[in-house]
Amino acid sequence: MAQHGGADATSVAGPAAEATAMPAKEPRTERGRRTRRALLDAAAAEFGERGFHDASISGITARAGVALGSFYTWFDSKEALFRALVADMSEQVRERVAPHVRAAPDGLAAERAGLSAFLTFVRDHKEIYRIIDEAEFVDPASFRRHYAGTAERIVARLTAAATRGELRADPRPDAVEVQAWAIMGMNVFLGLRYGVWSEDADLDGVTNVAADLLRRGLAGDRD
Amino acid sequence: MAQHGGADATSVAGPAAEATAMPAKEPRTERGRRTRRALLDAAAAEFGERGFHDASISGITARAGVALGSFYTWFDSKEALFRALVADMSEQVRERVAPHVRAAPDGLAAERAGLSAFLTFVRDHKEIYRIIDEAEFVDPASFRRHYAGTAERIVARLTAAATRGELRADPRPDAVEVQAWAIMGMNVFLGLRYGVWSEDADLDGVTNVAADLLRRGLAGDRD
Amino acid sequence: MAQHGGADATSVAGPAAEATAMPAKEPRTERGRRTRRALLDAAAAEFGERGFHDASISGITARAGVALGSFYTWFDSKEALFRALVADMSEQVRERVAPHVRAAPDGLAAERAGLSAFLTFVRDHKEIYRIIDEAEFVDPASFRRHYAGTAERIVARLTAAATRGELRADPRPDAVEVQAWAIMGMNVFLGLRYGVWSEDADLDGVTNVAADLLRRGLAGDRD
Amino acid sequence: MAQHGGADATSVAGPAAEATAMPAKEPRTERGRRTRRALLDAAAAEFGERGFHDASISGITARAGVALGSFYTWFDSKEALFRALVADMSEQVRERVAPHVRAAPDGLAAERAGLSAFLTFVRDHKEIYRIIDEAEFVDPASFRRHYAGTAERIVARLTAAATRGELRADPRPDAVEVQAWAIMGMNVFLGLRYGVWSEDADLDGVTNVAADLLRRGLAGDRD
DNA sequence: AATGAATGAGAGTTCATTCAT
DNA sequence: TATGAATGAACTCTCATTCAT
Repeated sequence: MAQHGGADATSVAGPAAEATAMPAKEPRTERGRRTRRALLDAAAAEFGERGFHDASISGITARAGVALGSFYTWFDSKEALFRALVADMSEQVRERVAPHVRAAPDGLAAERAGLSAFLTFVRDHKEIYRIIDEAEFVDPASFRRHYAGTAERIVARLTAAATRGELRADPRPDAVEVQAWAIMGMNVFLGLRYGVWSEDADLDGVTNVAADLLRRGLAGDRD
Repeated sequence: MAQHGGADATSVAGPAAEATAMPAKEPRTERGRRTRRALLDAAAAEFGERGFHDASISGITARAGVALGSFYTWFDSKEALFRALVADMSEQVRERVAPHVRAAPDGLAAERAGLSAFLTFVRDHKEIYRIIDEAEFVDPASFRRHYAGTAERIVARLTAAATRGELRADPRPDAVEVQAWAIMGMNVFLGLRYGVWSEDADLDGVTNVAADLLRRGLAGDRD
Repeated sequence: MAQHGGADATSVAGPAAEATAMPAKEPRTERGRRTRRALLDAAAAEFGERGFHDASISGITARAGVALGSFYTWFDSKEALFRALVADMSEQVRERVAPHVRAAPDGLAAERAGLSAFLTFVRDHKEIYRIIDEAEFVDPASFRRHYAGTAERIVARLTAAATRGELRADPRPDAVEVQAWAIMGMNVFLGLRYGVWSEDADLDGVTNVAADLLRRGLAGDRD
Repeated sequence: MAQHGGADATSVAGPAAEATAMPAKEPRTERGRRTRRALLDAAAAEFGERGFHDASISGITARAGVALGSFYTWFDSKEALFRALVADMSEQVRERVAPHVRAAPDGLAAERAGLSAFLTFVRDHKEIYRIIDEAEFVDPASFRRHYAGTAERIVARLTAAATRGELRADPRPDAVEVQAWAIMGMNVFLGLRYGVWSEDADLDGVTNVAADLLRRGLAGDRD
């Protein structure tokens, strides 16, 4: 059953986190809402294609079809926009991956499903990968928020699965957190290599090999 | 025994790759050699502290104790310097990790030793981690060169270990490459989390948990 | 009568040529139009006094009374401004000379009037002479455009005058073009010597001697 | 007979003029002489191809095959080199043209021969044209020296020819000087148009048309 | 005489942000 | 709210010239 997906409950606050970083500038009219959204979408394209530093506000407003000055009606600065965007994309990844994880029959299957969904998502949205990862150098807090949050969810899943007896329980302190970061790193790098770099990798094959690695390691059960 | 360290033979071309990117500007006198080295060291500090875009040429020359114009005696541009630096650091990481890997008694121990050496190195040289990773956004070719090269070496090690019967041989195409990228991602993220982010993590503990994960997976041998 | 002034009809495309070189940056407000014009005028003074290379953007914006950055709101580069300026001045010369030429009773009188108007104009606007001629080294295409256009107009005049029987028709191919370039060179050098170099030359006397040369050559009709 | 070529005697002082501008730095060894000559030749090529401002000392020394620092052993500055070069080329033009002028049977033939020789020379040495003309903007004194000197020689020729009764004598003051500048301008522009711009113009045809213009004007003797 | 490194003033250009309409 | 012009600090890069060897 899928009740262990409840782990995601620990990382709610999508809008809350955003609120922390972005005090006001909430659209009050429909027109405003449209302009703000257009800027966000244009920024995703511009940042994805050119990176944060080579992207320019004027490039973003041009893509969005609004005047340069209008940008500051909706965002305080280039950094603030970036921050909002990372929160937005972080949320998107989570939303796409969560249902597959939740639907998995057990702990191992959940990690497998998570990787699979992630690889597919990355391939379809390469710019998201780029933006979130560039946050490490542009706005470390955003970067940290995203990966710490993701790790937390994995920790919750592993803990629950161990409780259910599906995984061996490693008694060492922080063992589960280490495992979570290992899994996350594995996922991210496989996403980079097979989702972003190559256009036509066999994502199922990749998922199978990785899931096998997680299940029994490199040595185990040589059958 | 440690003869499987020969795997490192797959990563030749260090200087060749550098030659491709930097055609000339070789120092012809001892004084020139010193100046060039001073700039490289100053750049490592400046890029490490401030990141590529916030770093400035004048900051680098000031640290190096040379005039602004002297920079261009040795490097064609800020990007060219960055490229040279990444090659330099990539080489440094490899050189620090390789001996530990080579000295390991078997395949699993080699990966364990690799992670351990990497974590220690990252903690002592946080700026190197930062520089190599920022290359993804500043000079993707350098970034790729570094990680593709590293993955190749892991592939060679795993293949050799499987041949020696120390690891199960996964017959699926590209299975070893997928495993290599998984291991590399795991290492990098653990380096970020426990080497860069926290000042006082128990690196041995981290290494043990990760090595265990590699050996028998999350489920295996629940004893 | 003056109907042969229609020759000037051959030199349309003034704005067209400008459009080719300057795609956008058209002012959309009155304020913009004023700023752009101020920059053009300041540039004429600065380039005229110091020459293209010794002139500086900051010198130009200072003269124009606008901020340095505003320059780039209206021009893409120093070269682009120069190009626009040459087109502007080329047009000015043409506009000052054309009416006199048009008003002349016959072909020879037209060339005489052209030279006379040109000499006067050059004396009053030495900087224009300087700017157009420096184009040979700064933006050869502009230089060519100006002199090729001027030559074309002279060709048209000579051809029309010959048709009217006022001048002998030289049957050799390209004869009229050669004559046009000869006349133009004569005019330009007399402009340099007596319009730019000396402050108080007798321009009418110069015109008379030159007109005489054109009418009957160095030898002809020794009366 | 050709005795009127003696006019050139008025403008000797080739080395004298050079001496005025360039105080010392005379080579005292054979090696020095070779180096200085190599720099002068390299400069002709570099200035001719790129123009004064885009040319660089390092480009010149590279072409000459000497070290950057050696430049200042032989020339005080970039301007000083340019000055020396213009004097050099001015002299070369004169030397190539003079014999043809001297050999001409009469005054009109002399001007014809002068133009003819000039056109041929310009076609073969486009860079010389460029360098001398750029002097107007780089070192006006050199430019003036060259053209004033050339005009003086033409004046002398015309005066002598008039004295011999080959040309009509224009009694107006400065008439001969005006004619000389007109002829010079004509020559220079025909050189630009047919010697520099077009690769394959019929130089003899051009010379014929121009000579005819000088002999009888645009109107004269319509037979 | 020659070499190659060092110097630093100075230039053009970019662009996030502000402002008047 | 939206617009487009204005601002100016900051930056990278060039290159004539000087200097130590």
